[in-house]
Amino acid sequence: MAKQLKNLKPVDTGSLVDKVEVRLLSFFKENNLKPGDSIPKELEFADSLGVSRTVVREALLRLRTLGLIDSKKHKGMTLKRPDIINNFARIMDPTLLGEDTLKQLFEFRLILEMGMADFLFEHKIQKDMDELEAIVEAEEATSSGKIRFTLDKEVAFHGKLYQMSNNITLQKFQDLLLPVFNYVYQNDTKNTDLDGYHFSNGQFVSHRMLLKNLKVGTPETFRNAMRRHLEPHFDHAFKKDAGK
Amino acid sequence: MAKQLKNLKPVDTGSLVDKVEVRLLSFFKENNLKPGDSIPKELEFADSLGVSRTVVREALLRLRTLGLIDSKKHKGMTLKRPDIINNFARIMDPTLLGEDTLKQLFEFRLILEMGMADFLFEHKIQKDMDELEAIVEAEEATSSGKIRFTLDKEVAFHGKLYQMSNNITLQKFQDLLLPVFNYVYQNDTKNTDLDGYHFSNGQFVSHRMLLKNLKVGTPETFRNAMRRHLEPHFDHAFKKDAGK
DNA sequence: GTTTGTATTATGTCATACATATTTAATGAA
DNA sequence: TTCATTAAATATGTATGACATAATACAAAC
Repeated sequence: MAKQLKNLKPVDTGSLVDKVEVRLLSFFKENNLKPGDSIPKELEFADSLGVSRTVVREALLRLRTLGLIDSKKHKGMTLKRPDIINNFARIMDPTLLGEDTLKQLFEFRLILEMGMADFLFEHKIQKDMDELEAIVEAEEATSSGKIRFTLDKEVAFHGKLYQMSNNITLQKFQDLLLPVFNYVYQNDTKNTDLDGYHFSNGQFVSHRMLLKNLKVGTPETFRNAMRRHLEPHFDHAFKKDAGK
Repeated sequence: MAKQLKNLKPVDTGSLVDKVEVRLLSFFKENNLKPGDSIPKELEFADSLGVSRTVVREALLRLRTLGLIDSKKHKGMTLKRPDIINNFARIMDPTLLGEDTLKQLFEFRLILEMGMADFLFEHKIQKDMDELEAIVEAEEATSSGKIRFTLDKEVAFHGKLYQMSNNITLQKFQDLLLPVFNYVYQNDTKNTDLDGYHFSNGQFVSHRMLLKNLKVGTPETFRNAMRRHLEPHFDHAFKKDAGK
C-alpha cells in the first residue's frame, strides 16, 4: 500500500448528482416547502445550480424513487409525503436479502408480536373480536381435531392481530414481512417439526387460548400467553444463534 | 363523465422507465443473478430493449437508489444486497412525515421495547451489563438526587438495550427512529410534565430498577417492569387516541 | 521488475431536439 | 357577452450524439 502523504487529503470525487441531491434537499428545507407544494422546474434548478438538466433530473429522480417527490407528466413536480413502507416493498425480496438480515427480520416479528399486547387491549372492539373468533373457528374446523400448524391459518390469525393494533404502519410492515416468513419457513423448518411442540410441550398456547385471553385477560397475561404460543419460533431463533 | 366505450381499455400510459425497471428486475431474476454479480452495460440493455440509453439509465438509477445495484464509476455495475435500513434514512425526516405516521412510529418504539425482553435475556453478557451499569450510574450522578427526565439519558440507556438485543437491523431501525422521537418530544410534550409521573405514580420504574431486573429477573418480570417504566409514554399514546 | 505511456472501456456529464399532455390565452361564432 | 374552438406556451419524458474521466490491461522504456 502506498504510504499516505501528509497534508494531502483525497480530493472530492463524489458525483455531481450526489451534491445536487443534497442541495435540493436543503433547498426544500430552507424554503420551508411542505408536502403538496410545487417545486421549481428542472431547467430552473439546472440554471441556478450551474449543472446540466441531466444531473438535476437524476437527482430529482432519486428523490422521486424515495417517494419524496411526485411528478406529473406535463405539469410539474410537487413535494410528497413519503410513504415509509412503500420503499421497503420493492426490496423486500427474500432471495436478495442476506441470511443474517432474514434472521433478524424473523426476530423482528417475534418482538413485534410480543410487544403489541397493550395496543390490542386498548383498541379492541367487539367487531374485531367477532372476526377473530370466526378465524379461530374456521381454523378449528379444518384441522378436524388434530392440532396442525398451517401457515395460512397462522397468517390469518396473527394478521388480524396486527390489524387490531390500530397502527397502519405496523400493519403494512407486517404485510411486507410476510414473504420473508414464508421464505424462512420453507427453508429453515425443513427438519423442524413444529407440530411436535403442540403435543410435547404441555404449555403450548393455541390461537383459541390467545383469543380467550384477549377477551378476559390483561396485556400482561396476554404477553405471557403469546410468549408460550411463540415458543417454537423463539426456540428456532435461539437455536440458530447457538449454531453460529 | 364521458361514457366508457366497450372493448376499449385505456392504452398503457405508463412511462418507459417504469416498464424497463420491471424488465430489468425480471432479467436479474431469470438469469439468477445474485448480489455481487456484475450486470450488462447500459448500452447493451438499451440495444436489447430497444430504448435509449437515457431510459435505461433512469431505470438503473432507480434500482441504485433502492440499493439493489452498486455502480462503480468507470467499471460497471453489480448487483448489491440491499440495505433495508439505508433507504429509510433519507426520508425519515419528521418535518416531512405526517402527524399520523409520526404517532405510529412512536407507538412502534413502545412495541419494540416491550417485545425485546426475551432477546435481551438470551444474549446478555457481562460486558454489556457493566456498560449498562455505567450508564445508569452516570445518569444518577448528574441527576443529583432529583429524578429528572432527560432525553439524552433516555437515549443512552434504551439505545444500549437495543444494542444488547443483538439484532443489528433492530438497532439501526432504532437509530433512524431517534430523530422522530426527538421531534415528538419537542412538540407533543410541551404541556406534559413527564416528571410528574416520577413522583405521583408510585409504580414508576427507573432505569436502575430495570437494570436490576435484567440482572436477577426473567423476561416476564422485565416486560412488566418495562411496561411501568414506559407508563407515561403509553399514557401519552393512548391519550392522543382519545383526543382524535 | 518497476515505472511509464497508451488504448480501450463504462459510467458520468453536457447539449440539443422533439413528443406530448396541460394550461393559458387568443380567436371566432352564436 | 358567452361559449366553443384554436393556438401558443409550458414541463416533463424520451432520443441522440458527444465528450470527460477513471479503471483496466497491455505495451514500452528504463
